[in-house]
Amino acid sequence: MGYDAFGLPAENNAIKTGVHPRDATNQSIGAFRHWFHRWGISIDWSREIASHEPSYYRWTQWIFLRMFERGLAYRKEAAVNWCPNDQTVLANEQVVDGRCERCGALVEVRQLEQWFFRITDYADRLLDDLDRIDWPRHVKTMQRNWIGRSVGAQVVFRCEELEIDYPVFTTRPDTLFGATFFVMAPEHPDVFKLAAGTEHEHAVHEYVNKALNESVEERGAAEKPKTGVPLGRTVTNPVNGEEIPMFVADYVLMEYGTGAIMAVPAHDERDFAFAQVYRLPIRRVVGTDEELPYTGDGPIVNSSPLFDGMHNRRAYEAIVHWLELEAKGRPSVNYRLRDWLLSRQRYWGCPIPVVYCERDGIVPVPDADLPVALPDVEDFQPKGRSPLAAATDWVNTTCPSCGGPARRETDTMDTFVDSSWYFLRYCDAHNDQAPWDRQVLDGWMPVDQYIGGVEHAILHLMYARFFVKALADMDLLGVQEPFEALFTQGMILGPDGHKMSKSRGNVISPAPIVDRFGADAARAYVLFIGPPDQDAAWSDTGVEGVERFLARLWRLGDGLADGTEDPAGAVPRPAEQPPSPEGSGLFLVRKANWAIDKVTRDMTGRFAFNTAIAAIMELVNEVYRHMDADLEARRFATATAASLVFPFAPHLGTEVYEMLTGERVWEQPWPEPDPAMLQADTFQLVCQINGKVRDRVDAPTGAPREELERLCREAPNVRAHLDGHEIVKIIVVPDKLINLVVR
RNA sequence: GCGGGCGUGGCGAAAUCGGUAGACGCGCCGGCCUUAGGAGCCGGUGGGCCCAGGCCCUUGGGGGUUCAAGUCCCUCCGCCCGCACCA
Repeated sequence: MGYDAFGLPAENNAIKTGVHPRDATNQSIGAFRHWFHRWGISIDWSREIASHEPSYYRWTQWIFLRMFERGLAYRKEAAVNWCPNDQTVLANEQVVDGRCERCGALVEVRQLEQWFFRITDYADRLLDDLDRIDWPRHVKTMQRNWIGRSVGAQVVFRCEELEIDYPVFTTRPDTLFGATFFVMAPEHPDVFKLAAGTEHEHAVHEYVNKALNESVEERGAAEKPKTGVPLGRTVTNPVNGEEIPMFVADYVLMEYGTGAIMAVPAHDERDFAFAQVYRLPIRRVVGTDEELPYTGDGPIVNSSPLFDGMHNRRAYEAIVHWLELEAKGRPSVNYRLRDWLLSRQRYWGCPIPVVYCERDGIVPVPDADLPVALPDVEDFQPKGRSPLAAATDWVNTTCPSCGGPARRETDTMDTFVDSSWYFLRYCDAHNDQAPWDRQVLDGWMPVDQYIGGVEHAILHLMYARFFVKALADMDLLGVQEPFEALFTQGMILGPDGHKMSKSRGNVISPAPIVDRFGADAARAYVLFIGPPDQDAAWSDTGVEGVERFLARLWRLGDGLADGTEDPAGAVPRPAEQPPSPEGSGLFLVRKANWAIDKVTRDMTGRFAFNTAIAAIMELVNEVYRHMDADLEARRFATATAASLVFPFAPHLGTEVYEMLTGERVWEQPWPEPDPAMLQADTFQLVCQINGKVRDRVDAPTGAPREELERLCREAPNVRAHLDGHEIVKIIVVPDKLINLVVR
């Protein structure tokens, strides 16, 4: 068990109530412990950890320093996402539709110096290794889209007037001859320099200022009409020497590629839209008479005698090769993924272990001085800088390098840093010499089966993969992937089918549920409600049904144990397969063995807990329907149901099992089916004519084809349907069905 | 727009490899037990015919492959999720 304890919820609560986040967090942890115990959730408490404790975040800081040493943690000024409500910067991954993932406020863009993790160095490995892990396809797809690898070429366009080269990235070098203008992002550092002294200087300033003040949401709207202004300069198209006009336009993004593009309006929808607004020339270079813009394949036209007539896919290769020879371009790969912005201007997080020295600049805190403890402050209110800045005694320190005066970093880390390595700490939770012992880690890692909500698909699950790869490169661990297999479970929704929330008033809280139905019924119901990868609405009548089932099982056990059903029941005896059951008893023993097999396969193979529980219900129902069966068979079937139900309803499973057998179910091995009891000596032969079921007859298991045919032809309803028809073909599925094809 | 997923009774769902559609549970109907039943036990329950033996229809719509399709293929419709001016 572990608690991802740092973060905004505890801090915002502190701002509202004045309770220190540490106190509120520890209280919450106490409540979690209490409820885990009441629900009977059985886990290894000896490895309990919490990310807000110095014994944990000391090692978060230690890992940060290892990243820093290798240049994987660095500081840079960049256009970053700023949440005006939470008063902190956010990672790209935490901005959803232009809004703060946490509070929903419109995110602004600010130019700030911040700490980043160089996750982009790992883009290819994060992409490629997805093929090696057993994860749901949709999660892999989401990660692939997020990384957004594009293969293309970098091509240099030169502005002769200012003698500056502008490389651009394109995925379509085959359309280079169709470039009729050139566009730069408003954030491009050269925009003002280019416009200076031209007639457009004023307009460019106005346009750029307006663009920079737009929110992320406004700027990103896909259906927004294209806008831009000319820069009054030209660049030379390297493939044909043409001078094409330069523009600044907000549909070009500074963060992707080089912040400048070659525009090919005939073969790109965005460039086409822009060219229409500004009446710019549109020149087809691919295809024959398809409507423009045309983004498909076809022969190259209007380009150069070297390439005209060539299929554009081949021309792509040829043109890139030509660019390389001429030193005007080269193959290039671009990613949508950005570096992970990890600093936050908030209090309740892991302090970043560096100091700023006037003489030595950024100086890491030595390992021996870790942890850099989070100091207490009075005021948690965010003011655009970390509340830690107010702790002047803590901020002012000495430089570990020169001993001179220095200031501590006051930003804290994104909580996703804390959670990117907790599974490693579980392996060696109390190690106070190192984050973990490599030998111990090698024994446990990787995680065989990870379970979580799909909301982590690109946040936690990408960050944790990055951490493991970076740590593997430092030889600190021996695996490339943290989570071998992933299962994304659904959510229990409120009774109205909506996500539980206080504002909707549809929250089902655990206390009254456990009081009313018991922890066992509540747990078993949550698993019985449907497939675990699906969301499901809570229903009181549903849980009553499961409660009824558990009570039925309990009464069976009780009756057999107290002597009302079984006079010898007062003496518990181990659950054993009865040696030679007959009649109803044989039926029950077979049913019990069937249930063992079914439950085992459903649970382990595919997490189908709903059908596993249904199988135990069937077994219990059959015992009730066969009270005439001999006692041994009923005892065995009931004890088997108790041990199978134990993972879902541990308290009741334990009790029923112990009443009958005198043994503790968790000390017994998981039951195994007797293979001889998994198959009956007869089966119901399904008799089809032309694929329609016409009759069912009992047939001996393993009977030869000829005998099944005979039995089928003799079945009364089959005979009726065969009358006057000729059998042209007979399909036999052994021990299952027979299909007579007739004319 | 691109990518992924889903669509089965009144409801939650099952059908695991192309082989009996609707297991199990909820709800509903009936019976037993009971002073009583909001307890328990037993039975019924997709729709429509019916000579009571059966027959026809049915897995979002349409088409196809096959002896056989909820399952495979094509197509259309609807819903959900992710990404989205990424050059």
